[in-house]
Amino acid sequence: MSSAEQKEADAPRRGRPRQYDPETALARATKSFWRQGFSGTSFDALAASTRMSKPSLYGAFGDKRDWYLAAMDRYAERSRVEMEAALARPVSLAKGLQRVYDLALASYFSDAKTPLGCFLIGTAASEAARDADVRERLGAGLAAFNAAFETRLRAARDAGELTRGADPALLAEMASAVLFSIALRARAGHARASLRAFSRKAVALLCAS
Amino acid sequence: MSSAEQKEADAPRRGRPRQYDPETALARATKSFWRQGFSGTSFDALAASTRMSKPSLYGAFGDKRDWYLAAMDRYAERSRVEMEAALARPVSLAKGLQRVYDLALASYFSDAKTPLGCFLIGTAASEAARDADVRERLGAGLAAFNAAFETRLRAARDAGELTRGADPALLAEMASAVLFSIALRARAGHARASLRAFSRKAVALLCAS
DNA sequence: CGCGTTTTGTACGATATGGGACATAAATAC
DNA sequence: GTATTTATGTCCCATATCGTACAAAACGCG
Repeated sequence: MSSAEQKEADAPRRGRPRQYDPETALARATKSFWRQGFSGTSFDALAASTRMSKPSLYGAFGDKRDWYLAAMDRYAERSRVEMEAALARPVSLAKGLQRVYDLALASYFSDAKTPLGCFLIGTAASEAARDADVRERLGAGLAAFNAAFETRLRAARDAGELTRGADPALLAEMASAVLFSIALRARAGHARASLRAFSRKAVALLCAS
Repeated sequence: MSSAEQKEADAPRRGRPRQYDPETALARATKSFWRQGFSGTSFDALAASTRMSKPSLYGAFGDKRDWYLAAMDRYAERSRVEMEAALARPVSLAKGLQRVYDLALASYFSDAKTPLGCFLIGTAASEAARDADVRERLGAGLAAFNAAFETRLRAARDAGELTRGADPALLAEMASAVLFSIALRARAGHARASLRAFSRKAVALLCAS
């Protein structure tokens, strides 16, 4: 590995050092987009939430759309990693699925004021129709969630956790559908307790195959 | 019924007659919102798509938000009616469910340019977080879809189309989840054929109980 | 036909928005 | 120290956006 590959180590760059941390700035921007959507979040609002000036915003990730795409990438990647960790064996299939749904619920209801649901589903869907890049990222994100389910379900079938005739691809799509439904209904104002109850019954149904 | 209750009959009102038809105007406005979302649709764009002047827009349904809420109501009501008709007996449960999903797919891919998915899921979700009226309407709309499924599933169990131990409430939530997943993934760019294939396998799974 | 009533078209105004120009500040390289 | 490089803060602009004021137009009524 060449010394140029050091990532986190602050290779002391020339010029005035930046006063913001890109990661926390992106996290704050994500929260703004999450609450108000892409079109509903002004560039000034972004500057306020990140506590950065507009020129700094441009220097960091680019214009408003660039920030949004970066927020999508960050959210999708973190969610995927979190999902795979929750599903990882030797935890049983049922327990793993329930952990995914519980983590999702914790995230969807993490805002004190209003349930926000899933960032991708709640905010990217409306932009997807007119922005091909958003559409691609949204499609890829949903597909990644599904792939995580399918990988685990395939392993479950091979390990005998499911019957030999179970269809991992179909079950994965059903598990994804349950996740998407919970994400959507959370943002639509449905009670957390009823969503949690649904997830429990759905897990039982999925694992009965 | 008093003579004041005549609805469609054009009781010749005083003053200059309006040049637009509220129903078609609302349909056109819905299409604009569907493509670009609420925040992404300007009031001028609404005037262009409806071919009405802004003062006429205000006179018809009110401001932009009022138009959007009216569009939501119209869409939810029409969808609910369409769903119930598709599920109505004596058509079998499996056939009824498949009809619902096929009608949904036809609607979601009705736009020539880009797949738009479900109007409620695709556009209302992003506004739901900051607008309580939108959130309530979205939640009620999703619940109405679920209720249509549940009513039919309950009848199916009582008629012996499902096993005696089947749980209509859970199956309805699963059927809803499948619908929502298709709506979302259509807008996310997933291929219509794969969504259709998913719906077929999901129907078989749901009816196997 | 005038009269009130309602709709329509044009034009306008206050504000918000996305984006950038510019000079200044803070670091490194020489 | 001086030059160079990079980030910051303030100010500004062109445009878009929402909403409205106003007068002209098109109808029923007496």
